[in-house]
Amino acid sequence: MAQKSTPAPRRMPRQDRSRAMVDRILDAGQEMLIAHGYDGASTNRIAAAAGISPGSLYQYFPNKDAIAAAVIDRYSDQLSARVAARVSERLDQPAPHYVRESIAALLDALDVHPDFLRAVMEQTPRLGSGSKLLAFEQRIGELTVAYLTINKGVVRPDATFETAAWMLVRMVEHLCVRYILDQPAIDRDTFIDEITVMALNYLRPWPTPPEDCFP
Amino acid sequence: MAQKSTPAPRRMPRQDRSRAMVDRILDAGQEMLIAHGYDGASTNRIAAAAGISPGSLYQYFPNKDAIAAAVIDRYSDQLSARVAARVSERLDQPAPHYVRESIAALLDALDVHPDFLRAVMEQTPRLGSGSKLLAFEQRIGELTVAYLTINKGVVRPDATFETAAWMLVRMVEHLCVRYILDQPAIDRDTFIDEITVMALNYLRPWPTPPEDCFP
Amino acid sequence: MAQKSTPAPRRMPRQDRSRAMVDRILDAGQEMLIAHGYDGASTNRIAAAAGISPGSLYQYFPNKDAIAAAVIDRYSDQLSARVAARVSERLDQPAPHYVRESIAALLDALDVHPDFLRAVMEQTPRLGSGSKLLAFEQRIGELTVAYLTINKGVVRPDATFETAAWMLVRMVEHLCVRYILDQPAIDRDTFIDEITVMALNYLRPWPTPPEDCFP
Amino acid sequence: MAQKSTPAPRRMPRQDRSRAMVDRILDAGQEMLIAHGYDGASTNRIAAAAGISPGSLYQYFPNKDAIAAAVIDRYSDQLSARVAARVSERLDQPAPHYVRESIAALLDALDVHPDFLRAVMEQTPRLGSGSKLLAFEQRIGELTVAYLTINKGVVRPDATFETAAWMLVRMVEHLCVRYILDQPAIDRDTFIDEITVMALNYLRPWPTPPEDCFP
DNA sequence: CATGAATGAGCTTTCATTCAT
DNA sequence: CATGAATGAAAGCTCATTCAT
Repeated sequence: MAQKSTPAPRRMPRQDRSRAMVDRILDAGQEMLIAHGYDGASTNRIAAAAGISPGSLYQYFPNKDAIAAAVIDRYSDQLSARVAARVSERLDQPAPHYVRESIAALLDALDVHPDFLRAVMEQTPRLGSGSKLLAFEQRIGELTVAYLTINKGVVRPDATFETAAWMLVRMVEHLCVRYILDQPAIDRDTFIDEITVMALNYLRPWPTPPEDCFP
Repeated sequence: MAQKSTPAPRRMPRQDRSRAMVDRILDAGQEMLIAHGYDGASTNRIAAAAGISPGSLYQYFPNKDAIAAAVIDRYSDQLSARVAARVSERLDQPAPHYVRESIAALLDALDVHPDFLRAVMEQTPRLGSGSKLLAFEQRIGELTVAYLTINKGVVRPDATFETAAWMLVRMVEHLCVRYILDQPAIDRDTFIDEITVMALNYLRPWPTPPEDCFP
Repeated sequence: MAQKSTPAPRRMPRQDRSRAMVDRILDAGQEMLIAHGYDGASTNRIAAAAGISPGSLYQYFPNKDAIAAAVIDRYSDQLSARVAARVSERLDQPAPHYVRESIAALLDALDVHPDFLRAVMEQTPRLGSGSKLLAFEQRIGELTVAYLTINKGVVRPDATFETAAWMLVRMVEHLCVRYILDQPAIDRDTFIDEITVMALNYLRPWPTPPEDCFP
Repeated sequence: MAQKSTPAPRRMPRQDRSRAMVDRILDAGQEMLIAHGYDGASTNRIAAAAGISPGSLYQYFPNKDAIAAAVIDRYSDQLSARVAARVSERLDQPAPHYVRESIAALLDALDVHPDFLRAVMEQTPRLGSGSKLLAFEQRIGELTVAYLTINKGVVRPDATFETAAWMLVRMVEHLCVRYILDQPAIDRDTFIDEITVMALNYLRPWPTPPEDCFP
């Protein structure tokens, strides 16, 4: 009856436009980080790569570091999502397969943008400690604790779950990262096998000492 | 005896003077890296901290990156030496003790300058890839291969030594670094125990099937 | 009576709305000038403080300087009004009392917004020379000329009224401003007494030589 | 006997070179302040006007404000010196002549760079309060107190010297400044006469009220 | 060899102003 | 009229590097 009080919906309402702009900036930031490293990724270059003026950057981010942090945060979210997507599909698989799959998922996720991974790991100073990368580690750690708690039957009884999770998460993460960045002469499947073994054996309850066996 | 034209024999011949100068610069560089991070460690600051003029830096190093690289190289050498010193004392110990000791040695060595470790790991871009840190990893890797070869009896037969060494070295190194930088709520001895377990179990041969034991 | 198409008579016709808007902007401008000085009083800040968009400022003022000028003009008008109000009440008082009161009125008027007075005097460049502050001086000057003309009997005969007025006005104004801004260790009443003396004595005729008195 | 330990004096030893450079910068800063006002006197412009690179400015001054402050300080010193030079020549003159001469000296000193005086007074925000301009006022104030103390015989007995000096100094200074900046239609000599009268009459001990004379 | 003043490109960031919506 | 995103020139300042002394 009365006219619509809200104007006709535009193709791009404010919030979407803003989100698109932020994304363009983050894309540009990521590009520049890859191409020039953190120091070389000047705000002017980022603005140019995003096709906007230098001043416009500052309508979306308070300073350069915030851009870099947001780029890394977005990357963390992508990592997180990619890993979660694949892992959640195999929740029903037996434990060792599940572990192997998780590691494979992480490795593949990291391998989507190896050049950016390198830029982040080797060129970018650790900015505000509240990055989502740490949250990612944290979250994986908690999942690991949960996993260990559920499977406590196959874990050696003297292990502290928190400690074990802390070690496992960082071990797996770092080896996967280094595998991609350093490209050692190790076959991909072999590598995944080995890292799976390292993870599983770490907490494996070993049978009573062999010397009992051969007295 | 002393020649007449030269007033007195210099305590420091050219090469030694030069070496001493380089060391002062490296000390200054290390200080500035710790105090201000890579970006904040300007050549002017380094020169001032070394008590020389900015121009003189370039008599000893071609550019800023070379200074940082040299600082890190020297640190790698110190690490290397500290670890080697302690490890070589226990060459005769039984394998598990030896491994544990090596890990403890590394952890202690990294803990000598935790602030510099943080500066290098979190603030300093990876410079020329020829750093001695990689050489350190390389060397430890070779030692590990040797160790595995010697102890091949207690290693699961399907393992490739090179692969295993690559994984072990990076795992141990990274976990030790993160332990120092992140200070997780894990007791130091416990941590060393756990990392030792992870290393040893990784290659531990799954005992011949239990049914062999109880025929 | 009321037309049908317009839902209800607006309380505020166009011109009044506009005037109200201008006042809000001037309030905001004054605030920002006080809080941040001229350079720190950015148009964005003023717009925000006025609760409008940056673009809307330019509906009412052609540029930033015009805002500052208008703020100062309004202040001049307020000063003017405050002084005039008090002075006009005492037009019947004897001359010295009248002068004293005028000075006191000015001092009080300046002391209503000492922080803004400081911002204007110490932080704000002199903008377009047509400011009302000069008009204020001009007007007071004319009043002074009139006053002198009326009281020419007690003024030394060699004085040019225009010159005397020019000097008196600037002297009184500046000393009052400095008194407020610098807060010297002078009692307020004493200060007013002194400035009154300075003004009155300036034009006081040197009495006919004493020897005329005692013949 | 022994060789001179200090090397042969160069045409321009370090300190002199430095002083010359500082002077060039101050000249350039003064020019730019005059030509473009404080806001328009950018560091780049100053550097260009001084014929040096922008970076070189910062070897002599920590920031833009320091340059402006130094320019004003130097000007204050020049003012101070010019006034002092002329005043000290007439120390033996009778009081009223001495006062008149001092005022004339100040007026002439201010009139040497009227454009810069305008730039300072109308365009430049008050920077660090410790400027030499205030010291100049302070110093003149103290001299005035001394003068009044010496001549206390011809000063009305109820005057506080500190208060009187505060008022006199600011009155004289401001009127002279305004005279130069506003160029009122007042003859220079007349102006000096008037200001002298204002100063002298302010403290003049007036004879017993005239009404005693004509009962 | 040592010096340190000088360089100058380039950095991050601001802000008065405009204009499509 | 109001909006506020976008602009882009320009600001203040830094710093790795050079070179005349």
